Amino acid sequence: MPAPSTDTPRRSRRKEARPGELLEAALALFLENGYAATRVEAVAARAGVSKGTLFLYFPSKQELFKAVVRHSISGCYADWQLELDRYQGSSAALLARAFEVWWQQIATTPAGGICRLMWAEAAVFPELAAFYRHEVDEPGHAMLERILQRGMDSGEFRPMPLGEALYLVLTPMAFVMLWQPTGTLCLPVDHGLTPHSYLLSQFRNCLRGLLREPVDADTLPLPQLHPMQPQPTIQI
Amino acid sequence: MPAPSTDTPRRSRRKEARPGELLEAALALFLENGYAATRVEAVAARAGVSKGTLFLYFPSKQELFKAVVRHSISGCYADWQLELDRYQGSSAALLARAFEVWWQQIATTPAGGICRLMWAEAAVFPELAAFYRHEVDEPGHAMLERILQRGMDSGEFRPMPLGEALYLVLTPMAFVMLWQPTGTLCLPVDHGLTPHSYLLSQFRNCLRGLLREPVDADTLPLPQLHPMQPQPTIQI
DNA sequence: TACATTACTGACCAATCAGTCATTAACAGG
DNA sequence: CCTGTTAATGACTGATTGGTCAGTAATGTA
Repeated sequence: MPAPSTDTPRRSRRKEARPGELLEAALALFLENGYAATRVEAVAARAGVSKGTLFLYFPSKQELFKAVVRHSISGCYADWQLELDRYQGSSAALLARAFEVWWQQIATTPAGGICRLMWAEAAVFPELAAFYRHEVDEPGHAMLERILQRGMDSGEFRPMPLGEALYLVLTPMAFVMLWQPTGTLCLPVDHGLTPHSYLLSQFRNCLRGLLREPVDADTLPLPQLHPMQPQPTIQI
Repeated sequence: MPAPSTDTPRRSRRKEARPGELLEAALALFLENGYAATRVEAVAARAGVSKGTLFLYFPSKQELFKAVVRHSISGCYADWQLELDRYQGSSAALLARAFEVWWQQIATTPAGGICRLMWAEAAVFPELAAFYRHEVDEPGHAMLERILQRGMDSGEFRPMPLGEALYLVLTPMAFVMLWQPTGTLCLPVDHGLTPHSYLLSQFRNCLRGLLREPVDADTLPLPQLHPMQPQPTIQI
């Protein structure tokens, strides 16, 4: 008894669409399960193709992972840089704006998940870690340093080593991104802290360290952190 | 041709010594390679026994891992708590002392490595992550909170939500411990920062956020961070 | 409709590795 | 020296999974 042939064909040829669909599926599964625990067959299944097809488009699981990283971070920085260059307000407000953009573009999107993933897998893929550092970390750091330098040049920020200032603002960012995944490992909920309240408190304290003149709390510029979109949580 | 029998016997029976030796070997290999990449056979070999012997003492690889975590963190907190209770100086100085002890007892020892490992593997072992949180994080946080409460009660620190203050000091600690493993992922050397200079700068900024009265930089108490002992680095 | 092209499939292969167990030998007690 | 107990061994198993490839069917062209 042959299957009805008037149905949708069980096999379709869509060469152009496959890579994107595979990348999307891989991103979702890597974020859910981590790299090692994600089976290429599951990625293929989620993209609606067979395992063989996946290896038609990506030569290995590692290359698939690298492609996912490239795909999900490309073109994040261009607009940001533009906005930074033409900003007119104070450096403190600009820094607040940087937090906002980072929050919206990175921390609450799959890009943030990639960040976490990289951290966990960096030990196993030193080559990929180097790629990531070059492609993501370095441009990001450079952008923050320009903001900090701008503030020091104008006298709004106190003079201090640039690296020191950079890590003053970088530390809470990294902490939040690393915290989100495991949910409860390092920032237990019972302290009443949320990513929002945590970040705002840390940002206030950053500014206290950066500003030359002490300012009372009410007049500090604070980033507007929109509520996060629901993120896939890790479930094994 | 039988082997010379007057040599050291190729097999020895040392029931008492085995578990400790296996745990030590496992700790070293887990820190070097991570959990997934460490083969139980390698652990056994490093401890000088066969794989079968390992499973004689630990029922599974997971249980071995859990035993390693238990083994390397037990009894770290007792002395610390005692010293905290009888401390006479200012709360700022006590906090500096806490940083010192943490640096010496955790950050620069295998216990710090366990911390990193937990972070990376937490997603894969939610049950173990909960155990770790209960056994390590919670007592540690409680201790820091007592210091912070002491400072607020005496009026030395400004009043603020305890959780907020806690994470002010916790954030750089977590950052440093997570940074050490991969070496270059998140704190590139070319900024001229070392774990020392980073921690000192962060600690200064913490105090700026905590202290009620502004103090000039020279009179701030700072932790004495002894140079790290060389640590096994991750090499895959 | 016949044929050529090629995207796609899934059974198969080979390597890895946690965990087992029948066998071996170290040691103690008589 | 003999013998029973049991710590220790390592060859073996079974399950998993990244990667392959000979074959299949969808599509375009004449």
